[in-house]
Amino acid sequence: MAQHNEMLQSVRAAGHRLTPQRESVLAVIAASEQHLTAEEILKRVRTRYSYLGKSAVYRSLDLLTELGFVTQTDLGQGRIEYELHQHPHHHHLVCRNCGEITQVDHQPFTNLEKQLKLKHGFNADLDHFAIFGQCRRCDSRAGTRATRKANRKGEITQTRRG
Amino acid sequence: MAQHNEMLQSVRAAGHRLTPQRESVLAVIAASEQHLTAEEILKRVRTRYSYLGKSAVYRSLDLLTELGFVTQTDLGQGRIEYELHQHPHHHHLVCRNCGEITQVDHQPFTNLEKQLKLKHGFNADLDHFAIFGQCRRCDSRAGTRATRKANRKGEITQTRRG
DNA sequence: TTCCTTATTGCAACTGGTCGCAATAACTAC
DNA sequence: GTAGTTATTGCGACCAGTTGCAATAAGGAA
Repeated sequence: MAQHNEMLQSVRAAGHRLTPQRESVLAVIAASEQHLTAEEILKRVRTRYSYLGKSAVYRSLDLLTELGFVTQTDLGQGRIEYELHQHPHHHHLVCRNCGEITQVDHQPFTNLEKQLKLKHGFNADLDHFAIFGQCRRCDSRAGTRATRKANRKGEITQTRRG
Repeated sequence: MAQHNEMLQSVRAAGHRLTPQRESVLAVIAASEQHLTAEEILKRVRTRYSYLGKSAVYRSLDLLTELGFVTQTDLGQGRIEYELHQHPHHHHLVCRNCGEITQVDHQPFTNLEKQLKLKHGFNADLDHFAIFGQCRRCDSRAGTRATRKANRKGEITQTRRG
C-alpha cells in the first residue's frame, strides 16, 4: 500500500517517531472503508499488535489528524468516528429523528466559507461537518418529537484537525 | 421576571413537572448574561437550592434545551456552555491558534440552509454554531502551528436542541 | 386532605476521552 | 554496535457527562 507508506514517511518527516503503535493504528484505519470508533480501532489494533494502551490510540489518532491523514467526526452518538481523510471534503446531514445520515459534498459550503473569509478574515476549517436537523421523510410526517436521545447530542460537531 | 415565569408555565404545559430543581436551574441561567458551564450552574444553583445532584442539572438542562429555552454550545474546551436561547441566531468563530472567539450573525448561513433544504429536503438546525479555523491575526502571521490543544477538540460543535 | 400514579430525583457506577508521570524504546551520534 | 537523549508509551487517576435504579415527591382524582 504505497499511500500508506507515504504517510508513515510523513510522520517521520514531521519530526515524529515511527512506533509500531502508530503504524498499526494507521494500518487499521487505512484498511477500513468506513468510519471507525476509537474503541473499534483499539480492538482491531490489538489483533495485530498484541498490546497497546488506549491513550496511545488516542494520541496516535490526534497526531494523524494533525498531520491531515485522518478525520475525526462526532456524529452525536457520544463517541467520535475516525476515518482516512478523503478529498474532496464531504459532510454529513444527521437526522435527529430517525438517525439517518446523508453525505453531502462541499459545494453548498463554499459560499459560507468565502463570506466568513471576506467579512471576518476568518479562515474556517469547513471539512467533514455533521449538521443536525430533520430529514425530508421525518419532516413531512412531522409532529412526532425526536425520540432518539443520541440525536440530541453533539448537535453539530465537525471534524477535528490539528 | 415575566419571561422566566412564562417558561416555567411552558414546562408544565408540555406535560412536565415543575420541580424546584428545574426552576432553580432555569433561574440561574436566566439571571446570567453569558455562557455558563454545567459545573458553574451546579455551583450557583446550590447557593439557592441547598442540594441537588449533578444528574438533575444535566437532565434539566436537556429538558430546557429541548423546549427551546436554552442553547448548548461546545466551544471546544472539553465542556459545554449553556445560555438562554437568544433570537436571532448567532454563531461563534473559534480560532484554533489563539482561542479567540468571534460572534457572527446568521446571515452567511442562510444560503447554506436554503441549499440543504432545496437539494436534500433537509431541515438543518443551523443555530449557535461553533466553527473552528484561524482568525485574521493568526492567519497573517501564519507558520506557527496551533498549540492550544483545546482548540483541536470538538472542532465544529454546535448547539444541541431537542 | 388523602391517596395514587408515575415523572423526577439522588446516587453510584459507568462511558469515552484526557492527563501526569515514570519506564521504555526510537532515533542520533559516535 | 553502543550509549545517550528524549519522544512516546502504559498505567492509573481523573474529567465531563450519562445511565439504571430504588426512593421521593408533583400533580391529578376522589
